[in-house]
Amino acid sequence: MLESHYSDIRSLEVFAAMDDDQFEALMRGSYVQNFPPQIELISEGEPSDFLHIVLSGSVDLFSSWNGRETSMATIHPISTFILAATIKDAPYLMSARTLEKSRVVLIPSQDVRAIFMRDAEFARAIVGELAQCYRTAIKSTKDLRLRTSLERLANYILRQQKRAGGSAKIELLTEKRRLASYLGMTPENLSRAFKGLVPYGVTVNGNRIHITDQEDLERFAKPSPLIDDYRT
Amino acid sequence: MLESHYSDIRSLEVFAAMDDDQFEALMRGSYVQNFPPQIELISEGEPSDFLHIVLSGSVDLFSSWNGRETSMATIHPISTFILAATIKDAPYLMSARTLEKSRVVLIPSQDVRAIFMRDAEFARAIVGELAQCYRTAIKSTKDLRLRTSLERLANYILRQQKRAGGSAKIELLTEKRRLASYLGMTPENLSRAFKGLVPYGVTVNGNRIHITDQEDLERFAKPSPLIDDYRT
DNA sequence: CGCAGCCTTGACAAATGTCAACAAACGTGG
DNA sequence: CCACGTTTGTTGACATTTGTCAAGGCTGCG
Repeated sequence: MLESHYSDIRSLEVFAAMDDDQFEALMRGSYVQNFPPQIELISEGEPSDFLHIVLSGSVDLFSSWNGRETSMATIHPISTFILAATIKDAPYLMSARTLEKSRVVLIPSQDVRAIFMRDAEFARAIVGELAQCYRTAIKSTKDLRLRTSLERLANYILRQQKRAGGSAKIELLTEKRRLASYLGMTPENLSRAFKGLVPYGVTVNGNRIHITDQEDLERFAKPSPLIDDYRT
Repeated sequence: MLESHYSDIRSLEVFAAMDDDQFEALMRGSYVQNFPPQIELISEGEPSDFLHIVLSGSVDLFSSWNGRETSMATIHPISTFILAATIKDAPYLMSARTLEKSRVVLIPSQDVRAIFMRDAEFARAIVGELAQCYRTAIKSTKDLRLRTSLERLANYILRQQKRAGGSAKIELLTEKRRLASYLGMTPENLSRAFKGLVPYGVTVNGNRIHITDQEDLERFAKPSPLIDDYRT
């Protein structure tokens, strides 16, 4: 692959501390590809042949069962996904598809596992990454189990606001139908949920959200660091 | 702590490959305690001072928010819990309480982190453990998002049956109210769900479950290795 | 025995999903 | 740039699922 991406990838936490030679070896065996939107990169159940890294664009992780489908997460640059499957040499538990035109690095899982066995710093970095993934998954489970869809939406809005710098006006960067799926509801239900938040100081116009009463919204949403914080 | 537990703990995947000296050091700094039932061992939000290992009995991991509470998992001997928090030196995301009289090892998190930094084999073993935890969490999320409570119960029964060796008659080893919480529903709803499974070949009496029509139940439950398998 | 806790049941309410219709936004080809 | 068709979002009516409340039965234990 092209040298030009090296530094971007290298600066990822997972690769930052590892040995130079090992990193070079990983990169030499990898591919970079450009994908148009809506391309299914991997399908759940398949063997995990490659560790993926999104360089640009974005990728949706989703799962299906019995004709139903749900969006599990959205991956933004620059980060890896399906690390756990790669390490365990186990089948993917989620499918992935590009949401927009995206540039993706594919590193053969075999290589990752080989270097994982050789390079202790890499192994330690992977621990950090997996622990983070695990904790994120637990938070997401708590969100689902402990909150109604209206509460999930309210907290989602607060999280996005925080991400965007705290302004009272924010933009939805995702399609509403996908947001609905991510929040575990139907598009129709999401439409009504937005209306249901009006009494708590939220108005929506297209993908522009206006928080007219921050305190009211927070009083209703009751955000918790143990569910909503990206860090911790 | 007493030598007698060493071998049990040592045989855990996380500790199996690590250096003898390191293992000794870990054990020297640790405590073993007996707890009566219903004791809260840790509370979510607290700093993670100890890595815990259940030697006997069982422990419930649960979470609360806004007056609601949900059971997230049950830990059986012999296994660790809250490893991710220990490694990240981050607050617990879940609380834990004994379900019965239980014997628990407490290893100071500092020690675990120190040895994690020193012993590469330990670090690699932790990767395996965390990847497993992560994948289990993903499966649980899929179960919640993609299935109705009736479907979750049906698949739970099939999983328990498999665990118990495949017999058509199995025992519920947990209180129904806790099972309900684990499955993400109310006790009342669980009662009705059991009745709702009668047409699919399941009858319940107390904590004895009888699968009268295996095929019918499986046709309804549609178990999937990507959600229901313990391994993979 | 009598209390306490769990489980069950029924009646009802709230949350969420489904279906159908329509409006709005978007993209494509002329 | 417009016309067209496709997709997405919204809305209403309704069905299903799930939760809530209250009552009563069952069980285990002092």
